[in-house]
Amino acid sequence: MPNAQPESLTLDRIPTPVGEVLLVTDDAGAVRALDFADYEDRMNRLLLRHAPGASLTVGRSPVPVRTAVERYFSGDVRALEGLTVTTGGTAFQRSVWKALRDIPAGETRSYGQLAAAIGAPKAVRAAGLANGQNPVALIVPCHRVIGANGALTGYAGGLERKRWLLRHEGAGS
Amino acid sequence: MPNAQPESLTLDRIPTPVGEVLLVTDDAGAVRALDFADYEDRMNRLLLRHAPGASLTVGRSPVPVRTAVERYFSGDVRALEGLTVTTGGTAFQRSVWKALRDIPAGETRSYGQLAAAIGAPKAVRAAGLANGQNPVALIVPCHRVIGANGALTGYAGGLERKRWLLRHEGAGS
DNA sequence: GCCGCCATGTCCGAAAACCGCGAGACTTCC
DNA sequence: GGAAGTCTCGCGGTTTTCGGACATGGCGGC
Repeated sequence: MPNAQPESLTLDRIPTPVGEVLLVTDDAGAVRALDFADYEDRMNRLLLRHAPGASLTVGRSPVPVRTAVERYFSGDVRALEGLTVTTGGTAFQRSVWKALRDIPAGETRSYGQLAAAIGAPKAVRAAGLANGQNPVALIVPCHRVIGANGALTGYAGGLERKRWLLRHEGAGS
Repeated sequence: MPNAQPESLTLDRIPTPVGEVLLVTDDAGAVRALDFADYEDRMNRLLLRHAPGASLTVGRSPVPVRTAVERYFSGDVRALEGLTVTTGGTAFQRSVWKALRDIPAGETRSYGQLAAAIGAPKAVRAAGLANGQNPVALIVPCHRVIGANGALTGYAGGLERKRWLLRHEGAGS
């Protein structure tokens, strides 16, 4: 795999009310990954899959990105909407993640609605799976998807955090 | 697979007595692939595997490389020895390809001897397979490997060419 | 001599398992 | 009756696993 330029990514850490957050950005200023510190292994695995051969170096994320995250936790729950994210993944996964960004803060969708939104109303379960493999938590708001009956059903960062985030955004849980 | 820098390769074509030859080089002047024009599909597949995301642009190979190939076909059968090649592949494959370059023009080895040369005397068949997956024909002289009983047994460019090349190099068939 | 068997690394296709679901049938318990 | 819980099954993309095929050659048996 002699890929000449290994592509260097920057890893930053940001304290939040729900624990430390890991933030990975590339040279173009796009977010490549975001996860909670206690799931660092998982994040590294996803990164390895989507950006093979990339090198992580600890450093400071671009200011606009950092402050957006901080503002989100300070109460400006729409602060993340303008950020650009770059992901790998299959066409299906990307369409799911794209659809996620259309869910406004404070609202939720069921997995079925999510599947319908991408034009595959029957791929409910697959949508759930893709949802769980989202490498960029928070910014791609996978936490806004819940069961058809209102149950939270699952979250890569732990259900506690999912509950906290939804409440923080003012979702009528 | 958002690998920022796609890495651009150059594809050239050179006429030879055994048909047109495709020659792929990188910006560093190293040979990345060499194959016969009628097996272009195969070459592209190998390239895709070993250099994912690389972009091929038609152009002129560096002069030293081009002339080396031309001189080889003009009779200077050792003209290719000095060229540098860059390949992907597994450790095993690379060790096989490296060993191939130690076989002088005009000589041949059996698959068993090849396997022994890389320290895996029992991996005879595996060595044969690796041999067949060599992305850089001619320069990495996979055509100099024949059956223990002298049979040519196989060549990615067709047995006819293998026979021609060995005779051209003066191997005592 | 001919036949069959085995070792060895890698790729490829097929098949199966896995799930952050959801609808519908059934049961339970007021 | 009916609300709420439980069970079963089908859905569809992705990942993992598995089994073959191969540019061979040495050995044992007949």
